[in-house]
Amino acid sequence: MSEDRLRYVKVYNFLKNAIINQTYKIGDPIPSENELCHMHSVTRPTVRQALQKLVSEGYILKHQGKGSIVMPPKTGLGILSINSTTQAFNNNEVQTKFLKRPEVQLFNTDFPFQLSENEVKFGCIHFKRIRKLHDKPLLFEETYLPNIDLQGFIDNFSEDKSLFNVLFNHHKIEILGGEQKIWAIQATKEIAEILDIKPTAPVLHLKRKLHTSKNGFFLYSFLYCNTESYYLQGEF
Amino acid sequence: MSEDRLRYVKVYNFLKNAIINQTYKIGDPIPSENELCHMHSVTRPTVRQALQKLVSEGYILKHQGKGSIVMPPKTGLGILSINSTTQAFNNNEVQTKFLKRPEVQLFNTDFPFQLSENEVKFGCIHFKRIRKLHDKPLLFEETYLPNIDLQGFIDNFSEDKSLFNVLFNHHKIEILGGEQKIWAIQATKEIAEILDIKPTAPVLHLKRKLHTSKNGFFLYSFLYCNTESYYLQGEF
DNA sequence: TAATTTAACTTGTAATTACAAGCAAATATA
DNA sequence: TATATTTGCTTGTAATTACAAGTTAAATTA
Repeated sequence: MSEDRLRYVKVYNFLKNAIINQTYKIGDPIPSENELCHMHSVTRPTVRQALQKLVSEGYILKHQGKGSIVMPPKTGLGILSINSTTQAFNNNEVQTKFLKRPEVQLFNTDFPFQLSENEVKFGCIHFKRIRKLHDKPLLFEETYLPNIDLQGFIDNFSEDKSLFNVLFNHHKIEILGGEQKIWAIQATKEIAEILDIKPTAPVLHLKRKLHTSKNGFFLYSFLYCNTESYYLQGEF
Repeated sequence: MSEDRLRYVKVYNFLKNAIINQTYKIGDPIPSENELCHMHSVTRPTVRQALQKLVSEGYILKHQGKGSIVMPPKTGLGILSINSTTQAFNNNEVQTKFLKRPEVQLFNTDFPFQLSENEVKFGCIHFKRIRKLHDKPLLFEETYLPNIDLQGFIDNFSEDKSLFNVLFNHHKIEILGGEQKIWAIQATKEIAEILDIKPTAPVLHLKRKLHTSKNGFFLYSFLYCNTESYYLQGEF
């Protein structure tokens, strides 16, 4: 990434890492703008550009006359916002298993989202995963990735890895937003079996199309969630 | 508002109004940064500050080397709209009726969101609405507005008016975001009656806390939605 | 004519300077 | 002592200048 030599990115990365590593803890003040100028040998506009990025991403909060403090990470940003489902539950006790390992195939003709010519032509990488909390099935997710420039994805992606992280680290694809349709449905026999609930039990169903930083590249996922003991939470 | 004399706010307001009034239509380019400088007799950093605010609010999109274009308004930001599974329909056919007219009362002690001292002290304006499409109940919504500085709200708000518009036009309160919890539940007897569905039918249930431009002012709503023929849609 | 180069735009980054405004603690005053 | 005031910090706004980098279209060249 050529952005590495941009000065405001350097300051931004320094602060973001310090926050993530808890060098600056939640509620702590970060160095003042002038201190940061001296630390990195840049001027205030450059420091302010870095700080502004951190504000827009929710890492810090600024107060005129006082300074800037570290903000708690937005937890629970999940299913309904733009974070991976692994982060959504914010819980190490959630286990993810493949019900169907990633496999290249064509999109179904009755795919519920409008597909581009390229998406139809190249087909998709399709897989099914189930997420369990304390060995209890919680969420069943079916994912379709258009098979465009994803060399090595199937080898890089595994049960213990976050889909979003693999896409970002290996393919430089970042999730920016998306659209979703939401239903409450009765569990079909198949879904009931997978989620270990009674058939006809209410199930939360979402069809999602996620937009990415790669032009024309979208990501589709269909979710079925047992909300008897848990609920989905999202911030927006 | 003392911000009126800030130069970047002037440029920002000029552009925002021009976009809302469709002087600059969706997809249109707005004047270049240098043109805006001359138009308002300010320098580029000032113009860029205004543009950046518009970008962060989703009004425009910038492209290095090309310029900035007007973006379609984000209907969602997580605020969900109702769509038909089978056909697209125009919102004109959706009718809203009060099941309980707005009334000042205290918050329940078991209110599912954490309330501030002021919210508990001043109580809330509470009302229940139902939305019907072709006389078929679709959505039941219970709303709680903290009764703080809302003089005249009950008189201004009626069935044919948008809650968000009344809050914005009469009280200068803008919805900025929020958080929501989502369940698929079985309809209770009461909900089934209201939505005219079988008891035990699956119902989409949301509890939402909306954040506003007014410091410390939140808006709470509980939704029950029949998703047999329709679904909720949202962008994020 | 077709491909290439150049020129003229656009936004992006960055240093410099200056003053305004919010905040808190030390200081001066009653 | 209790109340104002000052001082010195913080971030906010804004002009100025300079060059980098992406995009497009006109001009040049083969």
